[in-house]
Amino acid sequence: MNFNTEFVNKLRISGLRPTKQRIKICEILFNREKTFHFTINDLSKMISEKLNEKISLATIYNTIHAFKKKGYLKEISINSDKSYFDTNTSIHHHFYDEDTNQLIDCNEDDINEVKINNNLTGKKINSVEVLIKVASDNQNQN
Amino acid sequence: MNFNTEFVNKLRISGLRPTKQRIKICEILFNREKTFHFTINDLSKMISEKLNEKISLATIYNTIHAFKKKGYLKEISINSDKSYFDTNTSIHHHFYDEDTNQLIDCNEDDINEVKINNNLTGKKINSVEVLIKVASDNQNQN
DNA sequence: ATACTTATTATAATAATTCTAAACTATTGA
DNA sequence: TCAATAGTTTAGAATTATTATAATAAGTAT
Repeated sequence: MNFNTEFVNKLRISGLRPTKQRIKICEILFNREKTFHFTINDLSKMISEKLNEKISLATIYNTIHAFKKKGYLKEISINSDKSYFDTNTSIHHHFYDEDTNQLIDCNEDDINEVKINNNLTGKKINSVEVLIKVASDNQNQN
Repeated sequence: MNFNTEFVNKLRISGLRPTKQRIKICEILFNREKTFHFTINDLSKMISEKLNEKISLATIYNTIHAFKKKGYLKEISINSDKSYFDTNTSIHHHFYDEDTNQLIDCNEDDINEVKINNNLTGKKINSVEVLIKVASDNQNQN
């Protein structure tokens, strides 16, 4: 069986040409059970480890941004040194482990519903993100 | 009346030497009624506009980080291209206007209380931040 | 004042990201 | 099928935000 067909079709449907590079990146990102959180650097490393061919950094950036634009990825704002991306594009929130720099999905029962009263005239809400920063419970308070 | 005395004392109490540069930055940041949201670049521009003397970028970064460490500023995570700082260090949340790149404080009645059920063993919650991204209500969707 | 410690500065270094322009590849339609 | 075209990839340069360095300057305690 050929996994690629699925991604080829999805890419084509989205108006993105199914190139070798995009298909490879799809396989890495979307052939998995669980949500995947990654930085461009993470992804870049995985590509060079798992693939024989290389994909240039510029292409990785282009592809990730194209996927984000099409709604297949969400970008998560953490401390402003890096961008994190999330294959789970549904509305959900995150824990961020400051010790390990890892993002963890927040389940529905981890947080109550966040309701916003939008008073800003002429503005609509595009997203609501909750970020819960956690760290080890030891007393090493910096 | 000499505004400086106040900041000189506060700096000294915090274990920070009250230097000319730090006092100037205090005046810009804390001599105001309302919360102030800014980037390093914003602040840097304000300094060169309002002051005769210049303060080097490195000093601005050092000072802002020192103030943050002492709890006089909060850092806010937006899209990862820039760091935003906030003179309001209480627990509160933000609207971010994607048209103007401006942060707006969320009042208590704009949002319900966010309650977290922390299941992560050995981890304690350091912060909970809600960021509500808004944009103009026109149909210019990108 | 003197010695000591800490801060400031210009500059270089780093890191993430975007830009550029040439080479390449998928698609279209004759 | 094959050339024309439109979209992609690529290496490398450029940009931007931020941090590091190491010399100079300025507070502070004695």
